[in-house]
Amino acid sequence: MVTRTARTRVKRKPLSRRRILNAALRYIDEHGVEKLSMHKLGAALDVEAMSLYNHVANKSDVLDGVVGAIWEEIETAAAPGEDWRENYRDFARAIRDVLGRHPRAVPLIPSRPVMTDASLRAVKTQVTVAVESGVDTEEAYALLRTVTSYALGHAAIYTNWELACASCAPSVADLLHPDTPAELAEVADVFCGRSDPDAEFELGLGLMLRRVAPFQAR
Amino acid sequence: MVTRTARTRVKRKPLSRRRILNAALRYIDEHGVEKLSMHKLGAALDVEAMSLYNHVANKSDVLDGVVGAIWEEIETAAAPGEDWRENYRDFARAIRDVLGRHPRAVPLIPSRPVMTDASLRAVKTQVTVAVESGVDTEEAYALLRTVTSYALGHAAIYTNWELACASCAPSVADLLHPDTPAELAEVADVFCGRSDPDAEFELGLGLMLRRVAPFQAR
DNA sequence: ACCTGAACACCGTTCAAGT
DNA sequence: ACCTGAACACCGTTCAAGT
Repeated sequence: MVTRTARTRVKRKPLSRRRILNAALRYIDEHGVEKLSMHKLGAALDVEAMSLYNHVANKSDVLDGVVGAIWEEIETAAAPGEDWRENYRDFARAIRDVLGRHPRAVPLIPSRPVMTDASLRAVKTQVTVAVESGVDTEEAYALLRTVTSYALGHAAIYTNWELACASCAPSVADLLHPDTPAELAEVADVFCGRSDPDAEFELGLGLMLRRVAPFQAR
Repeated sequence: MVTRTARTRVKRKPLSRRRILNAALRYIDEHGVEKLSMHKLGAALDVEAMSLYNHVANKSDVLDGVVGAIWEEIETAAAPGEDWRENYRDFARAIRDVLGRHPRAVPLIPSRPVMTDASLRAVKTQVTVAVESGVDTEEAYALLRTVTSYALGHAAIYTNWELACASCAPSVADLLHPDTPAELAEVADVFCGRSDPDAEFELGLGLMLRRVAPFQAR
């Protein structure tokens, strides 16, 4: 046991909201949201649970902060260029990539309505370029919402499967209830077993962004 | 205080897995997933928490069961016809409608990989009709996954906003951090404030299902 | 100014005991 | 066969006390 007084300054960086949020995201990545507790988060930071309350309001605040951090990652991952359609595609890809890096944090997103500066900045950037390229403002927003929905939904479904497969299952069939009828087990196998997630994601994007002015298209 | 012995048989239906799951879904609809506890679920059924363990394995089992119940609702809401594209559309609409009826249960879906009989049957039904209409099997699956992703993502985003708006906010600005820059607050207002969710959902569907054979299309 | 011990009401879950 | 009391380890959160 090393006595702590001598090394106090070196041993432990002071707590901060940022550090807490980072630790929380890392903990969620490793163990899942449902396992996160203030006690364990404190332990991960080498601190008692109660100390956290000097830097965050409560657990809900921590969770909101984690979602905010994820949006910051998405914002930096999606650097916009000139072609607005390519931008929209990249934005969707950024969402998918970042959520793919934090699969266990995905369920957090539909559960807390956080609109942080980072997410709003990202939206603004995307829309601005589109509008400057001649797209109607309302359309630019509508299409961006549509693309975002798709990216989120895709990430939600696929990360989920991958998590499940990675964790326990040599084959998809093992994820089913044991008394699932054979012909339904087969459906499960095709539906979520063999598919190329990347190609399929691009399929949806291609379908959505094929035309410039979808509202007028028909 | 009515004495209970005399009425025991009438007063209380026996517990069952089904009854527990229904109560759980109702509780989640009213109070949100994070508020659900075995103790409170028991109380809602006029029973001690421990009694539940005679019918369900644990809390995780309850949550899985709730997701299963939601898929059953979706299955019955999506009755397929002859036109496979219209079917796909209706399937997406069914997902959106049912999730719209259970907004607080939405976060549950990306957090548990449940493939129940109901969800697999629904998939099978959809794909079968499409394949019979001449769509390639792989394409039928891929497109169904794409449409499902979109429907789920759309539901996740919009129900979330509506919940937030309904609960506290006369205007979108009240959902933001007080020190959000004005020009970002404006973005938030347009992005999630004024939009017609129904029309927009149909926009995405239209874009996705415009052609019969998207893989070959380009 | 920031961290902690003690404390509280509330969790999930088990098991032996009741009917 | 099904329900319950008592019990356990573990939650989130507060507050007064320490440095």
